[in-house]
Amino acid sequence: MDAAVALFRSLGDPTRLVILTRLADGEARVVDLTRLLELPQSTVSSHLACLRDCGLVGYRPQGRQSFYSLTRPELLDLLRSAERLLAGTGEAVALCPAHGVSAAAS
Amino acid sequence: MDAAVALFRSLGDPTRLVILTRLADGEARVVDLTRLLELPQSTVSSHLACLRDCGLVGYRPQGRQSFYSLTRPELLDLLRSAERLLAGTGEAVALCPAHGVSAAAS
DNA sequence: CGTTAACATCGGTGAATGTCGATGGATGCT
DNA sequence: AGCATCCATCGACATTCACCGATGTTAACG
Repeated sequence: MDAAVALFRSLGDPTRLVILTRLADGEARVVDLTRLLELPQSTVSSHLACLRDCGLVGYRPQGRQSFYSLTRPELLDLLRSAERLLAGTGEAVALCPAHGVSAAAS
Repeated sequence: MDAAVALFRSLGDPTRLVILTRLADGEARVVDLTRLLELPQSTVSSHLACLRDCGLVGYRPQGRQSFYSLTRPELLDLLRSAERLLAGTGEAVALCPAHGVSAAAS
């Protein structure tokens, strides 16, 4: 149960979610993710450390670069289940006023 | 994508997760959840408002009480997927130092 | 009609957490 | 050797968010 909370909490961040979906397509280096996310490298590394501690991703150091990849194929099933659920609710819905309202400054 | 973040964020709270698993077994009133969680009623109502806004639960007012229930059967599939994933990682794993360490003072 | 019970909402408070810049280490290239 | 690139970690800052008490509303009961 505590583990489930930690899992969902890890998934409940836009940066980490993008990282995971990217990794679902294959290995990636930190630099690749940095360019994809357009975020400072320290931020990306921080999130990768979180995902690593959670056991969701692993990395294979090669030279001075690290190739990250998913360790749990089941994660894809989980994401698919989430997609199915959201398809039901409709995209407009699943935004608590508490959660989605704040950063909307785009 | 934003919707997925909001969804996982809603699930990434112990109180809400307990509420949802309880509701998976059938309707429940606020008072029932309050007793189950041993939390003030205002806290429980707050979480229910969040879940309601997210479209995950609905409620059926009857008299002065409200019966809450799940609106999305797909949620059960999602939780099952999470369980399968966690069975793979082992319970010891999915605790980021950032997340699990803090509240350990039981 | 007064009282009790169930519920939602509203500020305030404190902790948790994402972001960032700076630093340091290790590797590869010229 | 010297330098540039890739990466992990640390400390500080600002925001977010869960918790709580108090208040007001509605409904059941005497």
